[in-house]
Amino acid sequence: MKNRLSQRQQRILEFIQRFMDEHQYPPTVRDIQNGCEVSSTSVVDYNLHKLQAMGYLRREPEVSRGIELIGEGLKGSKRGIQRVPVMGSIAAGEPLQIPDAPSYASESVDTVDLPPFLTKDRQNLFALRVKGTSMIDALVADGDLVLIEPAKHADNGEMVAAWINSTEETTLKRFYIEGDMVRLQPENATMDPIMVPAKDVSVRGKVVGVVRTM
Amino acid sequence: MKNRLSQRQQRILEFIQRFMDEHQYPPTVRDIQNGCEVSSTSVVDYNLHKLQAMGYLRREPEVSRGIELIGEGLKGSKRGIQRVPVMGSIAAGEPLQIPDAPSYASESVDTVDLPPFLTKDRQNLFALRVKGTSMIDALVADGDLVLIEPAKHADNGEMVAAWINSTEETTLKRFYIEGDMVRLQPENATMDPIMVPAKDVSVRGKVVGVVRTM
DNA sequence: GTTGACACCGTACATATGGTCTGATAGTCT
DNA sequence: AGACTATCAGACCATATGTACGGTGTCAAC
Repeated sequence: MKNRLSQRQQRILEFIQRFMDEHQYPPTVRDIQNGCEVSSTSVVDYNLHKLQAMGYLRREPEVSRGIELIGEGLKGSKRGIQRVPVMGSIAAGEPLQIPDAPSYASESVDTVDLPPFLTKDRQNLFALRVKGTSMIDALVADGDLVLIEPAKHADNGEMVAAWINSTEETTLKRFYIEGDMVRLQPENATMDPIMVPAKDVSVRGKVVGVVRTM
Repeated sequence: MKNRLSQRQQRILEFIQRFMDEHQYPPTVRDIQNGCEVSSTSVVDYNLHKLQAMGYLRREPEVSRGIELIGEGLKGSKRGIQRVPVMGSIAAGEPLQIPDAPSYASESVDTVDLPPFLTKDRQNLFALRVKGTSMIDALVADGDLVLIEPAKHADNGEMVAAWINSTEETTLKRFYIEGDMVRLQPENATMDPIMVPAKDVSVRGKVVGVVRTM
């Protein structure tokens, strides 16, 4: 099988991508025919088969507009977006619920859509809005959105969202085990670390990304 | 007009969203009919008209699968993603090309997909990978991705990507006009500001977002 | 030259699919 | 009950759309 795209195939592929960005459904064979100045639907069909064989797209037979871009063909298209819930604010003293199932069909929760380069296949991610400046030296500002991967345990030095029993709050700190105590280290020169018994603190998740808008 | 969704309408809407996440094309009237256990296509059509009137979706008449989710109906679906090119690195001395038209159909350029809460309708955005620590005190770290909105001018204190003629490089700094000189202020205590004649510096764009992955 | 692969063209056809018409059902208000 | 409205059911039609089939021109191999 040839591996190179002919000029026409290239053009068809780009047209499909463009079309799907404009509308939100794929083009028909005839849409492609017009859009790419092809004289016949059969030519489109012919090339679509080629593209399918080369793994650029998938077609559902007998289904109108049954074109799905996959693999390379998906480059230039919008895919892999993951929706994560914004579970509230952190370091603001509010109790924090961790989602088990993605049950945010309930419209009550805010969500953000994140591209794959941020989520990297990680599952069950959630996000928190940072309140306060406790992590300012770790380059996390007030108002930033931190992306968190749920985790029960953390290694020393990792930035975690941790639940503290005694104060009943969740905070964003660096995590260090010291004997049977845990040191939660803010990254702010003006703040002191918090020392708590290991059994009174539970790690909720690790920070895997930061997003700031201005 | 009623504002509440009937149970059936709710179900249809959710079905469309689910369907579009699984495939990447919208369902037909008959798909919906089966998927929602409706006995007739006319009922689906009827409710789709309702949903359209209520602003949950848009339909292209006579077009198979011509359903586009909009507004509220788009909640729970994955839309509004904008693709921006990563134009290289900044503060690394490389010359930097600013894209005019979105001509990144050429596969050569890296791109990232960004959700609307980051792009906020701004057009022609591009992104740069930060090299170096010159903006560390502004909470921008080495390796961060900065989102930039093209601009010719900037106000004092804004964080900009600026082209400096004499050294032929683009850097990320805070921008201050001082007489007919421009001060490009790094946000790093160990670095000194750069003073350049106003005519030798041109603003390329303003920083509107920062993204970091770990 | 003949063959055959390849890309293309034009057309015809079956069916997938959106839209509409007529009537039925159930609830609501007077 | 009677009038009215919202919703649903089933049938039907027109067209939108995927796909098959026969044919053309080109180019390299034999």
